[in-house]
Amino acid sequence: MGERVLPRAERRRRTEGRILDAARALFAEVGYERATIRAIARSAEVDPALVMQYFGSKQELFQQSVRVTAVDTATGTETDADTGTGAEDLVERLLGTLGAKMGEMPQGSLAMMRSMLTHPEAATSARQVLGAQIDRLTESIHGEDARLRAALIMTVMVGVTVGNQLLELDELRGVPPEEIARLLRPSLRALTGPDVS
Amino acid sequence: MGERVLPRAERRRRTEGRILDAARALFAEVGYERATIRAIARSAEVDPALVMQYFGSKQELFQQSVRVTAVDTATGTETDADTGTGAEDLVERLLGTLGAKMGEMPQGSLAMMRSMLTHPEAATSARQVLGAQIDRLTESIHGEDARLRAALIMTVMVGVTVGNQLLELDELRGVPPEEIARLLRPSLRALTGPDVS
DNA sequence: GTCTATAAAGGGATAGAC
DNA sequence: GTCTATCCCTTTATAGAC
Repeated sequence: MGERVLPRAERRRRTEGRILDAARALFAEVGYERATIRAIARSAEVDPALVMQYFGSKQELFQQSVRVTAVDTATGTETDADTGTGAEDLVERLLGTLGAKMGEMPQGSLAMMRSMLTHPEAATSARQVLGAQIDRLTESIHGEDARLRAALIMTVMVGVTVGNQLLELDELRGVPPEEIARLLRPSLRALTGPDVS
Repeated sequence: MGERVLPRAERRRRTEGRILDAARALFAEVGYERATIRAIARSAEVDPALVMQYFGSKQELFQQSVRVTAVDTATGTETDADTGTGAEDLVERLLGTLGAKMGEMPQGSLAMMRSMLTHPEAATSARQVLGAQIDRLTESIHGEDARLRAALIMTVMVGVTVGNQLLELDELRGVPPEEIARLLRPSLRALTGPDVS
């Protein structure tokens, strides 16, 4: 038992990863209620009991599935470095994430959004993520209704993502992300107000 | 049996109405999956079996609950008369429905929207209603991307309604509808493009 | 016509065999 | 540690009593 191709810890880690991937995909596709442990296990090619053994409950599995995404949604794209914090910069970053979203938005985010209207935990998570984004935006918007404007900007983003990724409106299918970003930019700029940087 | 306070047909009609009201309210609150026939019957103070007797299935009950709303959502507010069809007029009408939504948006619409991400039938219904609205808007928008712009306008409206009515974001709670309309107007105008009427 | 009783199905969770 | 078998609950839907 000295040398082993896959140490048990490593093997377990990979199995967990497969389960989480399958869970994210199914949660994102049909939402919390309709995604069953059995179906997730089948998709991950493991035994349903194993899923329970690893994650304890369906609710726990769901939280694990969307957790990682919560943070990287909050940071926008993958680059949360020291880019500018001006309103224009933030708008561009949001439009950028939209671009990323079109192709392959992180499935954890989609899983959370898919269930946010019908699953209380998902709603709480969505409010937290959006709240964090609104906080950021508020700081970079000057003027009277900064926080309200920031909130409206995020609701616009939610609306476009819902229409595009979740409702899959025909009118938005196959439209290049840059095109949507181009049309949306003036609308978001109007909400940030005059940028006095 | 000549004269009766409530003819049986009338009594049945009222009972059906009570059931539909209760169904709309519960569907709007918790979505299709979590709204059970039992809970709806309890709320309407009737026997669960009666609900099945009247509507045949849960799916049928849901469709009946959201049907009426589908049309009056399509017409905007209650006034679908011969008001103008210019882009500006339509934007104002949309902003007006937003105002109405804040206070008491038709519960049938909320029921449909609550479930549109997780219930296939609700999704289909939502796409139809939004598609009809997009058609209207497209006619009044001139220029290259008329249909795409119209679709984005509707997604913005969806986003605001979701954030406000369904997700109930703190930042939007208690904000007067006119205020939201005022801040949103320039964004929507930006999407309609220059109005050459 | 209205309700009681129950059927039928599905899913989350668990105990124990291997 | 992994899987088999099963428990137990909830829900929709139906059949038949009153």
